[in-house]
Amino acid sequence: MGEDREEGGGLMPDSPSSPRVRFAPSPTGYLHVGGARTALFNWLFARHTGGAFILRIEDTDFERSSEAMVDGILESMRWIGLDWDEGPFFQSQRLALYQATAQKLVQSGHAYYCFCTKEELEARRAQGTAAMYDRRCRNLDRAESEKRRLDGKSPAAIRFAVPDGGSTAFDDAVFGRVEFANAEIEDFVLLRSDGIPTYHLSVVADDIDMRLTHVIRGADHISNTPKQVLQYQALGADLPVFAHVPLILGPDKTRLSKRHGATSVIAYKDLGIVPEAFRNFLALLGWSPGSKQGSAHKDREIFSSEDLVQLFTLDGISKSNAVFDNDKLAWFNTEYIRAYASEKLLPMIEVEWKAAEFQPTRSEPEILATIDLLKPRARSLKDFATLFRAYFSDDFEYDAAAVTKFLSDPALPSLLQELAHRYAAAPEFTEASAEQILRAFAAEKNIKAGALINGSRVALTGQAVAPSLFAVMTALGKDRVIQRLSAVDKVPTSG
RNA sequence: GGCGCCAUGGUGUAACUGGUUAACACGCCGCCCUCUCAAGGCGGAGAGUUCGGGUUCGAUCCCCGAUGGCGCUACCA
Repeated sequence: MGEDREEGGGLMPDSPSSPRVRFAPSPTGYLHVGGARTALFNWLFARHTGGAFILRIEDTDFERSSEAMVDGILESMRWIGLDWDEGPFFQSQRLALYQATAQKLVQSGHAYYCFCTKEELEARRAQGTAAMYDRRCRNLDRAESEKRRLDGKSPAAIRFAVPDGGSTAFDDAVFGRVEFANAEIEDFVLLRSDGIPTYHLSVVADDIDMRLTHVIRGADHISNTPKQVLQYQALGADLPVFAHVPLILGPDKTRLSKRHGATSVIAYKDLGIVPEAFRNFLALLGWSPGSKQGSAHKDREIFSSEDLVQLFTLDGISKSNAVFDNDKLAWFNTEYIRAYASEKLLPMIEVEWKAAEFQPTRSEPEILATIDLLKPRARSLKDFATLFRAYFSDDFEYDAAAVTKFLSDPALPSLLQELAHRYAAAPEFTEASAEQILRAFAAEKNIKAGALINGSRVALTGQAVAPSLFAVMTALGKDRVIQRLSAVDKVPTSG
């Protein structure tokens, strides 16, 4: 049956027993979907358990990190609705901690100074078959080492002294017990010769300092984990629970990259994806509520943020990599757009309008009603600024293919203009009356109502695809319908 | 190459500690509806669980091996 869930709110936010997790992106690029999913899982875990979610920026690679990327990452996180309880902390401002930690390790004999230069190491690697560091500086005697360090001629890095024999293991919450022979682990660099820590040192120093209880991160870190475990042991610190999350791959099952199209979170925002759809989709990539709670959630796919928080547990995380499927994301998007109230959709649509430099000329009640009419067939928020422009202003274009398909009959324009006169003369203009007038007109002229309907649709909306014509007519309003039908002869025909 | 991890239809997942006609969703195909396109309703194709050995009365599930994929293999994170 698995372990019981904590009752929500049962723990004080910062009680000693409450979990502490973190998301630790490196600002060397935009937040990509894999990172977003890792952040999401950490956040869900924290919210589910009543723990703390900490944001830490790992910017110790000064060449590749930038402030703009930090802003982008924060923006992306806010977009998918992830808030953090502590931070953001910047590793670039915590250098003293790492240096002190490295010193501590040297003093306790778990680390040593290394005077080999990067160039020397590369040269040795190039010629030898042994890829690992040969430990030559580990064997320097203490006095010699001190002397070389103090003369300052050869800047020294600090390396971890990996134990000679035995193995290092940890119990992963997702993968179970994972074990590595120490002989396979290199004497890795903790502190670079310029005093900047490597990732291996800074994660451990920070994770201990920030009292993290769980480390939830990508499975690409499994191989790094023994290096970290060794440091915890050398430092006499308790191990956090490691939970490695399988990777997200592109459709060709290789690691997701630019080749696969959009890879940054913001790119999906720009594609007109609504954040909740994206979050829902991401949550189900590598995790599922399973059926351990009976069958209640087994066949469900749509989960609100609250649902996810309530349902999320580490044992729902799967072990195998997942392929990112744009079609499924698109489906989530349509589901969410359809389900949203138009009042909720409007601000998101306004963003699209602004980006497209489009100005609606309708009143707000009209706009809201029209959104309700259109949202069942929207695939993206973008549609409101492209396909659906004709509903919100006269600033739209006629789709050439639609014109060719439904408006190419030379008899049509004059018929539609005549129809416009009928509407103008009619005492009322409702969905029912509009339909009745059109059908009567078609019967009178002995033509198919469908021809008139399809032609009208293109004349009114510029598109071949739209909701039911008479709903469109009432949404547009009598005046606009008459005006556009009357102007049908001015619709540009292609060729 | 070495080390580690993973393996259920095209995709994401489900299948309580071995016993199911292997389920759901996306996608795909067809039909219905119909004024277009979606949606919706109905139906369908698609995996005998990568392959081969075991263990067992019985294996998607346990063990071994093979194959494939992915990850790590930096004074990047």
